[in-house]
Amino acid sequence: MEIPKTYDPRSAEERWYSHWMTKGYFHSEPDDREPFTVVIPPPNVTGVLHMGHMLNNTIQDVLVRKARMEGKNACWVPGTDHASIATEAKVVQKLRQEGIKKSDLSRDEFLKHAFDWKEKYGGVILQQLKKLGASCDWERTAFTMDPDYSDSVINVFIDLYNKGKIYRGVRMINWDPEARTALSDEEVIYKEVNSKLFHVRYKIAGSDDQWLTIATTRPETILGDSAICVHPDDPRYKHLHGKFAIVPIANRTVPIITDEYVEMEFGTGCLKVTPAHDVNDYELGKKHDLETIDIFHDNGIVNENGLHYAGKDRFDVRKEIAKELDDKGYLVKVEDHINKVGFSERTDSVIEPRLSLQWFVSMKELAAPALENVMNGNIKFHPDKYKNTYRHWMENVKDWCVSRQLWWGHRIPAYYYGDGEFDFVVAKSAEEALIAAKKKSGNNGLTTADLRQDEDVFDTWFSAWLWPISVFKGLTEPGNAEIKYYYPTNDLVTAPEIMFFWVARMIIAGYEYMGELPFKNVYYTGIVRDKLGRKMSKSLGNSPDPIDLIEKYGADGVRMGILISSPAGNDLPFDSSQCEQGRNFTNKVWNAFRLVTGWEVRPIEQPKSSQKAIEWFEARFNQELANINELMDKFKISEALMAIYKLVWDDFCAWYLEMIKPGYEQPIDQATLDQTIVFFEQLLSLMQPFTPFVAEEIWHLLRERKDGDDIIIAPWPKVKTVDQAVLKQFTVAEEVIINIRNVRKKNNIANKVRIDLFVKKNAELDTAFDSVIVKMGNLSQMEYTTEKIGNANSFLVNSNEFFVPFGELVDVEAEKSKAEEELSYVKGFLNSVQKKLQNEKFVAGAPEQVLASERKKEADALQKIAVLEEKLAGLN
RNA sequence: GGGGGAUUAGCUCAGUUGGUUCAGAGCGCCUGCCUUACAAGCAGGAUGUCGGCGGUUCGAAUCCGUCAUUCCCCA
Repeated sequence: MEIPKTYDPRSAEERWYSHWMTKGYFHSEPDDREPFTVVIPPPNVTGVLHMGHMLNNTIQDVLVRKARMEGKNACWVPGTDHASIATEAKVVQKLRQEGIKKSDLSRDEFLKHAFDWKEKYGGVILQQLKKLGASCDWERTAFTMDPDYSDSVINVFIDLYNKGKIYRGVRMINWDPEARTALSDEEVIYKEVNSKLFHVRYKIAGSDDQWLTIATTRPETILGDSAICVHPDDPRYKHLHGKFAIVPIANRTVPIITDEYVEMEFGTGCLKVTPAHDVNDYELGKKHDLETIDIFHDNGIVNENGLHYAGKDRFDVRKEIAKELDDKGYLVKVEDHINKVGFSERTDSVIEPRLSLQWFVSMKELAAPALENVMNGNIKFHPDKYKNTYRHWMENVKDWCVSRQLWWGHRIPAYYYGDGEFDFVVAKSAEEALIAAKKKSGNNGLTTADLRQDEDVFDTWFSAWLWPISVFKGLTEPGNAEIKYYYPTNDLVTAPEIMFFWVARMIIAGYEYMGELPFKNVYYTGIVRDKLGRKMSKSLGNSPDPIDLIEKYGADGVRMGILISSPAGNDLPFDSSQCEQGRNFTNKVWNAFRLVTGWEVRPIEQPKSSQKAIEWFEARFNQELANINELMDKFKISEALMAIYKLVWDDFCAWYLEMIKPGYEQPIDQATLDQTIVFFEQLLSLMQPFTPFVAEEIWHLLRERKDGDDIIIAPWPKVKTVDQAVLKQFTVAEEVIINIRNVRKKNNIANKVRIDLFVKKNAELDTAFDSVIVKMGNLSQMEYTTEKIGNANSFLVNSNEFFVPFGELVDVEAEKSKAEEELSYVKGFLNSVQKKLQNEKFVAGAPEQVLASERKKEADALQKIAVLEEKLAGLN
């Protein structure tokens, strides 16, 4: 049977994924094994796979697959998030294309469209994850709007309300005038934009011609001014303290107040205060008890407070009012100015700070255990530098505005029965609400028809924060077998961008509702960037389609490509050449398999060199295995992968297989082949979490397997004692072999030409690997001598001289300069060592161990110098 | 404006508690090879003021200060 020269991932990937599914390897049920639980960061239900998901989910899959091999009961729960704003925006857009306006639909009609959309496009992303090889327990696929999940969300809100953690309040919020919804701070993107700074003068009340000049980027908000503020220490304005100014156009008289908040250097040092339309002004307004004048409707159109501008758009008004100010002599000057403006993450329209009645969760107390348990290490962050960022945020945590003016999501279970500020109740259903409302109002005549449920839904994160609990029904069926078994989960893999949106809040919910941490480790991935360092995004169009990449390089290749250079928390500058490297690796392994499987076994004696090779690889494998385990424990996943890559490619393929490889058309002995296959299997085991498909494929081709003998559930190798002596011996042999290759190269001696090697032993030299040297160097003989060999290329390993005689072709000058170069290096080295040893302070201060090592270095160097000098003398 | 990182080879990154001439890996690059597993390969090779300056120390990529550059978060 002819085995193809290159590995073809396609058929193997489909075949093995469906095999794993059929066997139920991904499915988990509680049993007596140790659980290993990971919950997926649920992607948006209508999303498609992008490179960020690839990175994130590959890492999770590696962790889960390794845990499975370690004999743990691995459970990776997949699912999707309803993503209220993003999904609603998509549905609105789609309806608009069909000529349907959201405002023409009832809530129920709109939700029907939304669910249709979800049915059609929802879960595409989960199908794509299967192509990547994600070993999720698909039977557990969850959705944040599943009936049971929704119950948890509503229950939690009611519970928090009953605990007094929920309040309804007027707050300055980020208003998206296009989507007509409040946004959380995190949904606002600040961008630098070129704008104008308008200098406008206000007349001092009671004066004839006394003015003060303010600078503003938003002259239209003049109509909402309720004060002028200056710095109390600003000498320019001391005479105005306690006076009043007249707002241009509006002709209102407002106080001139002082506050240290004002930056004297900025603009004119005079600040107009518009509490209704600026966060900082709002704070000032509260502090100084100022009037709040709202001049906008919720869509950004000026309202009746805007006098003759009522009914006009905010940006038009800005231009028109600037003109009116100018015409009336109020506009002093206009400067170009760069300032930061908030934009809506979803609609990209300019955010309008706005006072609005919203629902809030009071966070301070809830956050306390979440802060403590990260800082004390109960929950570990990888890399742990994120603890600082986390602490800073949690110590200054702000109350959480959880209401959104949308329909797609969990509707807020608040019912109003009157027009008063507190004429509402919070309840699970209209029926329960009615009972509560009767009680609260004292009006027993109320009927359900008198109740109006709040129109708003919850912030998406108000459901996502329950994810690790609610996927196991921990809130609706408290104490059930699954939540007891799987919670707390083990590792969470996510992006640092959502540390506050999500991670922090899951931790809060964990302590509040389970009394325990939701996960033990948080691994923060970096941001996937393109070659130019730009974040990969759909809008930039710089993100490759992951599915195309998988088609091109194979899932294993892509998995490797994405992991090979992505240390935790560092950005991943992605380049498809990395996938090429991954694909090349799978092909390398494939060819190693081709080699091993092509040998014919005969009852021949095992060569000494093969014996030594096996001894060495055994030691080498275990040495690296210990290293890999350590790296994995520290979540240094890309380093672990690199170690495996080198172990397979360099140690196994380039060294081991070459050492045991029989000559052309020569047979191999049984013992060597058997051991080689065992080594191969162990390597495949290490590869399995990273490149599961090629590992499974070769696993089954290497030998006949019984049903169920699959590498996905094979045990992770155990570390055995490492024979350090063998490793040390091999290092010497390796150096000799590399030197021989150099001699061949310099003299153009073909590899197939056999050569002689003479060794003059000047120092300790282990001969254990001589048979390997003979084989790898393709030597006709290796002979020990006490004499120098003339007319030969020579090199030095640990002060021992090696000679490769080769006719008359030896370049004496080259040999000389090589020896001189080496001599001068060793002398320099000796010098530095002796300088240290002569330094009394060093001898007094350095620990004994360091001293001993310095003395040994000195002795070695002295011996080497003697050999080199003798050699040079011989050449002259 | 406030807070937190980062700066080591052309690129992406390692570098434990200061101690081998310690400056490393992968990729890329250069040279030579289609050597019967693999050219998606083999063999060999080069590359650095460890961002600058100052300090502590017998000794600093590592500790301290400062400046510069840069990224992130918050306002």
